[in-house]
Amino acid sequence: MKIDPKSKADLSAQIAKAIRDSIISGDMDVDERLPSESELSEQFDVSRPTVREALKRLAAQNLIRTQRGATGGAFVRRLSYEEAYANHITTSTLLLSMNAVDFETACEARFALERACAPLSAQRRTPDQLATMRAEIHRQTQPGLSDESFCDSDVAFHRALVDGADNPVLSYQLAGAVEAMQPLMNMITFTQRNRDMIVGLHTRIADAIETHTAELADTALAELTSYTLELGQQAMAARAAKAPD
Amino acid sequence: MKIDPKSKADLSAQIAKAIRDSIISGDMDVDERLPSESELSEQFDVSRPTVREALKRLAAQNLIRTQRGATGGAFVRRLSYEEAYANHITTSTLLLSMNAVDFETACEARFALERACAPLSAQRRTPDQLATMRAEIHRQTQPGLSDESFCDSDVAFHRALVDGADNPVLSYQLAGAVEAMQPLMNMITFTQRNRDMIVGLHTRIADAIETHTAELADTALAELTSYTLELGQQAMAARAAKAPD
DNA sequence: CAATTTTCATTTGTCTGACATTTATTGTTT
DNA sequence: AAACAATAAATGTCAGACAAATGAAAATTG
Repeated sequence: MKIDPKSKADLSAQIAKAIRDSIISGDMDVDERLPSESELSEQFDVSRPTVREALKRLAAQNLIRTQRGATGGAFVRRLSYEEAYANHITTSTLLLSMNAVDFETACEARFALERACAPLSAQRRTPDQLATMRAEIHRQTQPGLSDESFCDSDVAFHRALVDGADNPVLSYQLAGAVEAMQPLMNMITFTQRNRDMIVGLHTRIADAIETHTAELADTALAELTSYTLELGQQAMAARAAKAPD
Repeated sequence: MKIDPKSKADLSAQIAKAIRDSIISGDMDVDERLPSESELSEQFDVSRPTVREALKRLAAQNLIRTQRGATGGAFVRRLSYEEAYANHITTSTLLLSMNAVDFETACEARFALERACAPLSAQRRTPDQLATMRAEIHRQTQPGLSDESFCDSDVAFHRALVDGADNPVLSYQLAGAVEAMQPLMNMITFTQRNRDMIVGLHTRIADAIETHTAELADTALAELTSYTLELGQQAMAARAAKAPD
């Protein structure tokens, strides 16, 4: 592990990269202990604060954890599914908002991916997941439900659908598309008629998932896609009319 | 922006969280300048090294960039698609390898998602993307190609397919599944017969994409799914026989 | 001898203060 | 007016210190 003195990057960034590479390459095993901060500062020939900055960078990426005390130190961390999942959603959301992805694009991606899950979900869904879907549908019919809560419930419904596929890789990738769309969905105002329509489609999806008929789920999802797209375009149009740039 | 003195977490972690929240919430705009390190250390009532550790955490997450000099400082950074994309792949790969996702699960997810893209790609692919697919197919027929290069080309082919859908959100989410599978694919030894079979299926996919016939692309992808699964299971079996645990 | 307590060494967490480096601005000189 | 030099502000780096946590070894005690 050596660093390039010619590089103009920060020392802490270079050191972080060197250590990161040796973790990612599999050179270091999970729970293996890194040299202590003092040892690292000797090895890289920098001061301890610089080493610490490098380690904090790695900690921010969940690549290491640190522990105080005699047998403490920095340890290679097993990347937990839950953390990666949460991070993925944050990043996806940021990416959508900062780069101004339009509603159509996000919506299209979301439903395309969900339709990929539906057949698997129809095969494998547990009674539990089905019950969750039913419960969320019921929640969506509650009078006086705010638009935001309606959206929350919508996401919960679709997450149950996706999780029904019983494939963590799918759930992970889908989460980025489904959850990241929530801010965009929140710009829609749902009338009672809109909600009835959506609840109807959700019910058809749940029915199809219950009876293991992938085709019905797919057609209902297709209809939901175009309906959501429609609602989104209306919302965008209303927004544009109100605040023209 | 205040921090909780009761929390037992590191100060730098708390401070990073506080700043991160105000960036993610949209409280701060892109390219807006954060207070200087000295100002932050006063605001949070900690020392400058502690503030710096917090800032390095944020820098590691690509949330800020720093600039030296008189008008320098830390600025909120626009999360670039390319960076997020690269990070997403790294994380997905790590997640797969560290959490030992089995070949079947990863493979199923990958092809389910690709099949979701195929109809869109059949509609929208550019001549360029089609040419890329053809070129990669040609590369896959080259004699003497290493297994690793074959896998590389395979990924490039499928990336072109996915990009053909012309939906960055899809491309982003797909990348996590397609590229992260490469280490698993690399464990397969491809015989000439295997390669012929795969090239044949790739050709059928490219033909379908060229003639805008989504159905044919779907059936070819379905066949490729089961064939890949088969190859994977063989490879895993061979591996298990050689090095029994 | 066994169990408990104390001491101790190690390691991360934090602070203070300093100097180096970069860079836009301001002032000076030609 | 243009070129150059001084200045100030900000990040980058360093050195050294102390605090706090923590496991292990040593000492004490029943």
